[in-house]
Amino acid sequence: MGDEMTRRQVRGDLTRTEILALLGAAGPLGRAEIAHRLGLGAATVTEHTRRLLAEGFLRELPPRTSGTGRPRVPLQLVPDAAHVLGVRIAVDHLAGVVVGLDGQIVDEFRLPLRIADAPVPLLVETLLREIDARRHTTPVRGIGVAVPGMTDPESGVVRLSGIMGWRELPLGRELARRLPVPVLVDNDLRASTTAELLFGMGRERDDFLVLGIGDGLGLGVVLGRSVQCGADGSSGEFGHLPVDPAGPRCTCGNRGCLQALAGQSALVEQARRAGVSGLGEGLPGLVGAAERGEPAVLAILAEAGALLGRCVAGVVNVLAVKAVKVIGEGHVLWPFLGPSFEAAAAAGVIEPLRDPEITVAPWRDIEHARGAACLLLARGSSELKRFSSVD
Amino acid sequence: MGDEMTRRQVRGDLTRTEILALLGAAGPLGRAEIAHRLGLGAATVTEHTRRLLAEGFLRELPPRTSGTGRPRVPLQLVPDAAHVLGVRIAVDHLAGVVVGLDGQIVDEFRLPLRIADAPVPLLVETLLREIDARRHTTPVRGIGVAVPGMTDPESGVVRLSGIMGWRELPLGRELARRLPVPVLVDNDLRASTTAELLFGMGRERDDFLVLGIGDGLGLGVVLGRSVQCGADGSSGEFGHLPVDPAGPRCTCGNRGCLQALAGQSALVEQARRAGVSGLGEGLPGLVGAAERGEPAVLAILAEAGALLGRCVAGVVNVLAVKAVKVIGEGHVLWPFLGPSFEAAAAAGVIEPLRDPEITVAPWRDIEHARGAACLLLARGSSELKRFSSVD
DNA sequence: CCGGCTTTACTCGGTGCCGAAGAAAGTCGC
DNA sequence: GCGACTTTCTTCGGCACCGAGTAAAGCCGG
Repeated sequence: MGDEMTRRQVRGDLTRTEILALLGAAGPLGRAEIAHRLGLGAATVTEHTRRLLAEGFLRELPPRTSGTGRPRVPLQLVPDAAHVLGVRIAVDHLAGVVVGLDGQIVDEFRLPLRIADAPVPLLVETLLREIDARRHTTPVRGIGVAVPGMTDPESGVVRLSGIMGWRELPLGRELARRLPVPVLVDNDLRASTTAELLFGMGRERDDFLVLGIGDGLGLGVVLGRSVQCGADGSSGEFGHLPVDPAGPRCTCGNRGCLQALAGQSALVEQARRAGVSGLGEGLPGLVGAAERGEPAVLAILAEAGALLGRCVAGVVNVLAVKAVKVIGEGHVLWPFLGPSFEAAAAAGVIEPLRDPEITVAPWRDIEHARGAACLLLARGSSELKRFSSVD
Repeated sequence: MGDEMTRRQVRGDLTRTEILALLGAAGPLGRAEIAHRLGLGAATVTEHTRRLLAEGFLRELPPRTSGTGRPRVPLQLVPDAAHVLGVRIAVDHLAGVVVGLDGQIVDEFRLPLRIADAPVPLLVETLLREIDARRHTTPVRGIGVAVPGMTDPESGVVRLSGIMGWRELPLGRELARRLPVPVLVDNDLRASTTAELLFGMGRERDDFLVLGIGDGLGLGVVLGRSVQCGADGSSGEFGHLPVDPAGPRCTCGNRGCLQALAGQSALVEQARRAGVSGLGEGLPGLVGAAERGEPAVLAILAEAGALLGRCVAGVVNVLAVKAVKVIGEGHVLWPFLGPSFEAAAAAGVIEPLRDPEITVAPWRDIEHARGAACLLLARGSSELKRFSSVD
């Protein structure tokens, strides 16, 4: 009961981060403008910016008069005042990025690497090498790790990752013990949801959903500007929404999970069974078939889109959230899923919430790595400050 | 953006209320025990209880030694230090209660009254009479109103109430203008969810769901000890979860809403169509038929239970909430809905969340009135203190 | 060019919360 | 019966946030 404590400890930092994120996204702003946009009091902004200036994360620009009144003093981000490394774990590779305070990617890498069997030593070795390589260019002050699977961000424990074959793996603790900078671990979709909160939809909205179409289906939930984690960080399991008790068996053991009906491999399987020829391997093959106008594939995708839309509409009805962002590998299917998704989502939502805003952005798996980096940024500047760069 | 302001203003009061609620539910406790149970710091409890003692809401009992250590000073609630009136609006009647600080009902009433056409004057007249009648016994310091329909608790506007035929009705403002005590208006299910947070499940859990089976189906969502309201207070529309696009038309205009498949009137209709004889009117008739062991009815109810269970499981998967409470008129159907509900809910939930705790409590519609009263209690003691009793 | 206006920024007092340190008030061992 | 130990409660300093009041710094109109 009462996580108020934790929340409060972190809140001040979060506010400073939001200031940094805002300046990163919207360019130099006066203090009054910051206060207005973030819904903070002017006094609060004065206080925080004082600290951020002292820490070197911000600089003041010459005053700029805007018509009448005292001129504002624009504050500008110093993006290179700190860099953070984010990695996304996948089955056969690691995707990594280095971002500045503004969340912009300044460097990226991709390493073919199967870490499932010995995650800790392989990650430690790799991360140390990457940190070291950047010692003189973009020194790293923190590391975020995005895991494909159910992960508790508080404890850093990977509860369950089917793809990686992990269960109750205390990744956060083990990495923190062996790396010279702070480490945060979270589920990949929630990491990207955090990025979205800081630098994406969160710019304009306090509440939104992030639908992740990847190996599985996930749903990130942001309510009141906070990313919901649920008990043990096990929220967001959208793929295992029970849809049809008579449906096909899912990897989780249940029958008729959403994922078993509209997940990527389910779609490929359906296409194959419908006798579609020339299906290459996996997702690209499916996209190819759809682009060729293969009617069976188009029908399958349209139906899957409608199903997804209905399920999202259900969540929208319950939580009264008006915006949804779609991310993940599967976004390449969106041209074919999208129309029926949007129709179903709009139709399935009660009238006052009608026409939820649905956004799809181009996506690379590097985005999850950026999300991982944003976990650090969301924890705030003081954490970054304490740990000076490695040398 | 940033409702932090509002949240903070209200938070202190909420904490005091939680202290009062805890003492109401668990009897006299020492300060250390309060701090522990509410997850607060000891300093905070000292501060708050000082105020509550000064305001007369609490009294100290003689110190009681418990083995070793300094004896604790138990603090006892003074339940009659303030009373709050709560009413639930229904189509053909008003249900009302007066509760003390501990949320216990000290008085109740039920008035046959159709207020749909002239809600403000009828409510004002009725409430003034009820306040006046209690002037010398249990003076009323605030009023909560529970509305069957989508209602924004912030503004007090009833967005949409199909049953009452209201739309964008600024009930809160109009009542506040005409009544001598503070008035809060909210959706009925959310009101009961608030009661549950203060005096029910919230005792042990920070996150839970409240499934309301009434005229419609609603879902109250509590995350991190706060009742989720969504944009414009329009959250919780569980009944309009789109389940079957080919299903029967719902009152909301869509097809195959959960409510159109498993709502009370849908169930009655299904039973009628199945040729069940001796169906009295509405709910009691259905219960009667089920109790007679009518196989068609039992099958219908079992299927509805399973459907409800699956839908709740979906929400549980997404939000990672482990406890569900079932309330509402429809609880009388629970003996027949329950088994399949529980099975479906357990089956539809991913393994780490397996076996969500499902609780059903006996229920009278007076509970919604109590929920309405709890809206006031949740807003805190200082609001009650400011407005002395009417005289 | 000097006071009024506007907008920006800062200061100050107040609230809610915390952790750490210290005071208080008992039991217990010797 | 006196110090040690334990538990409870309070005090204190500190952080995050706010609103209101004040200072600052430019424009503008007479």
